[in-house]
Amino acid sequence: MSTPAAESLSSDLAVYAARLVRLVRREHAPSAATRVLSILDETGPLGVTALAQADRCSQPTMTGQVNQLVDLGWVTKQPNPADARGSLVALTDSGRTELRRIRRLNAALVSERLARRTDLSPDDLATAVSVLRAVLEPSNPISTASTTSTEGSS
Amino acid sequence: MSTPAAESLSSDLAVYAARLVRLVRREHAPSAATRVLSILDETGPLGVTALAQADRCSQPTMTGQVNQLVDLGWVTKQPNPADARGSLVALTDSGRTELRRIRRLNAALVSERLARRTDLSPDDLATAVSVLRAVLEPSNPISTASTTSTEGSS
DNA sequence: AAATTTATATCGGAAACCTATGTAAGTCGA
DNA sequence: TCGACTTACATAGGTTTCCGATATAAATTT
Repeated sequence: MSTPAAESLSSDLAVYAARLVRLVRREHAPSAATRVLSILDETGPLGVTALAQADRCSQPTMTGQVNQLVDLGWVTKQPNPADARGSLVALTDSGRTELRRIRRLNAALVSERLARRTDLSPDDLATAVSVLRAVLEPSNPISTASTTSTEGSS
Repeated sequence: MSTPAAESLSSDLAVYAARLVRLVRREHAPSAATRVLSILDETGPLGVTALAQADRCSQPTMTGQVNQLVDLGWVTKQPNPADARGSLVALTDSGRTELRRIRRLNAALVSERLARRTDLSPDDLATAVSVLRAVLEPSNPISTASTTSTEGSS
């Protein structure tokens, strides 16, 4: 009824997201590091594997990313006191500063371009973010989710 | 009060877009080829440099992408009859089929996840797409328009 | 305590980019 | 018409970002 082109729209969301990522990357920030920093900012310290799942990349990839970020001084990697196998990756002040810098640039880029469109309100931006967030919601299978039954507790 | 967190939202748009791209890539489609195919589908045949600008990548990168797509049989590259320096890259039927396949997968992924959210309507999805499209609008500087070359003599 | 699972690291390699630079074809001014 | 740009594209060489396969060590299970 009101949504004859719903499938087309669903696909467009992914296509345009890809173009936005290229725009941002080219403009000011490599996306891989930013994704990791923002995940840590949202969730607090995580192990490497949990980070990889949150970013939907492989564990070796995340190991490499974390090492880079450690070298840059944006995160620390400490042994997890509760589990000697694991580590805990946490943002440093410097990392938080960097994340703030990227966010400012992101915001400038997006808001500047949106401002030229009088037909789109700030509420529409909020809606767009909600939609993206919904699609990414962790309640959806983060791929490789083998823990089917265990849920809810702790 | 209408937009206290506007800056935050603007930045989130980019961050979540990056995560969506990773989700899609991991799920079913490498994004680089998809971007090129969808640009050609929207604009019709283009030269390599024009394609690079539309995709906001460097010209050598696009040369490589196009070569790959030619090998896959998804596009053709023919000499431009109007300009012997240039070529014209065009979708093949096979390329259109592939694009349709990817779009179906994109759509399934997005709509399936959105469907679980009763608080988000199809209209909201349309709004999200509009916002992304607005940010990407070509009326905005497509970067690399660098031929200002104000350097040079006198 | 052996077998299994879990958390990371390492290795080797592929994909997707980039900058710098070369070449050939158009354009333009004197 | 001839040089001087400019434009379109290719190639070379390198970086970033990612992957699967595999090793190791700690926790867990049987």
